[in-house]
Amino acid sequence: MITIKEIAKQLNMSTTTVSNVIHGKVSEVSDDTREKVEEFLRKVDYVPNINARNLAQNESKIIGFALKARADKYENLIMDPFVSVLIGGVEETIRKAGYFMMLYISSDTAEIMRHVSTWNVDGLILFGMLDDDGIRVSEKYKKPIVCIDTYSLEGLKHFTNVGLDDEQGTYEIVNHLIANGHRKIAFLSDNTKGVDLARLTGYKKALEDAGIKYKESNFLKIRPRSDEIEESLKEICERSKEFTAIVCVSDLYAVTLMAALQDRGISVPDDISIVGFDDNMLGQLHRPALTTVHQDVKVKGITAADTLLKQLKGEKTPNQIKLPTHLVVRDTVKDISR
Amino acid sequence: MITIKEIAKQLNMSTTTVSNVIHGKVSEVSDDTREKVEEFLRKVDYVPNINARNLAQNESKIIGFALKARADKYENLIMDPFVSVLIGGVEETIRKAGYFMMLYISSDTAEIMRHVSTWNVDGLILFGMLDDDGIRVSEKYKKPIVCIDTYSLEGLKHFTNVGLDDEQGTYEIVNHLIANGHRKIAFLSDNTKGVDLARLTGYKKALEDAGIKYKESNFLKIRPRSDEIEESLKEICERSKEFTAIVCVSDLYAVTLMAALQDRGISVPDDISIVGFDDNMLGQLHRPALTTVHQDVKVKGITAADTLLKQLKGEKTPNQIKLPTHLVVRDTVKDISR
DNA sequence: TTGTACGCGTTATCAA
DNA sequence: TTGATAACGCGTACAA
Repeated sequence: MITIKEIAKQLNMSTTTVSNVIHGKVSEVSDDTREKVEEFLRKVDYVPNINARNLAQNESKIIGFALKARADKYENLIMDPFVSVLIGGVEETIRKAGYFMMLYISSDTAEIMRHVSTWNVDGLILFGMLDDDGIRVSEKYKKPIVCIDTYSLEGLKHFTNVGLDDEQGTYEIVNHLIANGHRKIAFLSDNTKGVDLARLTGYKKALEDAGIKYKESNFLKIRPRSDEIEESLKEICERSKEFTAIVCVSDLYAVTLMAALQDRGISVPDDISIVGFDDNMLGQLHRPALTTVHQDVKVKGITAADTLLKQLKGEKTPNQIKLPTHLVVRDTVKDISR
Repeated sequence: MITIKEIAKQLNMSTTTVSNVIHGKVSEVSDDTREKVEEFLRKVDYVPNINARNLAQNESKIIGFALKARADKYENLIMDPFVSVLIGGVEETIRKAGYFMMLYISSDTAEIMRHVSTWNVDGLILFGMLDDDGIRVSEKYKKPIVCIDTYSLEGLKHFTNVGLDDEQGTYEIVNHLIANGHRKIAFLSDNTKGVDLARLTGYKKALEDAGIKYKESNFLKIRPRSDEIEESLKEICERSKEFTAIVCVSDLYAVTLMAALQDRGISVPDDISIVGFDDNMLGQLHRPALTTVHQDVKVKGITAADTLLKQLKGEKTPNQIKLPTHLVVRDTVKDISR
């Protein structure tokens, strides 16, 4: 692991000169010495010591990516293709910009904050934060923050959010169900906060606009903990005959539910129609293929990282970015209008 | 961002004393001053500057996790639940041990090496390296390395490998097919190196032990690039009538293939039996549920990280760890023996 | 028990 | 065009 100092010594010049060549400050150096240094550098393949560089410049070239997992959903989080695609998009963008990604998964906001300030990462991408979590982090941590899928009006004063028009997404797909003659439509989710709330709101709005009354009993709550999910699915399947269609808050749940239904001899879409949200491989590979709301998760990751990089360069960015969704009609909705 | 120097100044003592308290070197400090410092530390919640610490100690507390993706499989890699579960296992273990994970995905070994030596990470976990890739990295990089799923006898002199008894896995599942009366059994994969080769070998061995001759034409090659996969699947589906069963090298391919078959009116398992390898959510959620070889990917990640951590502590570890597999019989194999 | 002073590898300032 | 030298924040050997 050769250092600048050592190179300077062997070449009989000062560290300044070597450093200047390394950083392409050509104007400061004569062609002659420049070539000499460059040749030497190639020979020994010098790698800068990032710690020293960061210490001197008071920056880290690290972007932190913290995923907060609800304790009861950790397993689900990490298995969901959504997450890996998101990581992929973020990582690729960060890497190509010459930054590095430090990944951190935790269900404890305090732990995430400690991690972040230990490494003084240059910027932060947050996923899975609920409302004020993001604010708490941003109050403590004074550098750029981009959140993904966080719903918080108050938060937008503190950080940029990259999200989706979730409400519009479910609004459209519920309208699609209604257009196919459905009126007894349930909504399945494991909570009613953040993204899930927005999707629920879109669902309610579509019902309302069609003159269908929303009842509490339309909400099917699934419990994701691995020791509860079977029981939970059983209850939901038993109640499925109350409805002609179920809107699932994610493709993961939609496919999970379809498997459970099929195991009980309930056929999709003949006995009941199912739709999801995300359009990931789970729904694409399922047969019948899942009718769902498409979102481009990779683009979401790229957008979040890009936005952060812009902020690091001092560019101004909007504090709210909503990516579009669109309906993908496949085979899990039956037309019962005639 | 308060520094030790500043704290010392405000407390009217030396940086050494403050530093000693921080590091719990109690014997060096009087109870009195210790308490004074500790109280002050809590008040200002001091966070050490990692760059300075690393520079001084020549360590980083970072463990690098580099995933190498074949250029034509990048998309597949990042979508495969296998990868996210692996990341989850590694991350959790690293975090709980007080280390940090720097994640790096690339299809270029040279780029990975540059990354690794720039950050002088304390240890390295490598996934997706083919044979001598790992050796090349280890020659350059003198700290502990743990590879995941790398097949290389030569490599084991240089690093620890955490893998699977892949050969045994396919051996068992092919025997299961044979026991169910199958003799015309194809093997589907996109390459014949590393893990895929081992699984292919187990498949061949099972055929051989049953007195079935292996022919080149039994190998179904799938091309994973998104612009080729459809064409590729079409060819495979057309050839499917030559066989009564297809052994897929992964659950991902098994489920992909089943969707393609079903789209062409070919029914699993009635017209053809399909088995996979991995036992991930894709196969579990599919109906009919996939008969496959189980491996515990999270444990794989945990084991890899644990092994590396042990090496960092100077403990001796075996240079080859093979995790067990077992057969999971579900619904995609038809008994045609009678 | 406490403090001084130096080294870690780099960048940046300023003088030669 | 080049070279000393300080500074970044921390850890530590050694002196007081």
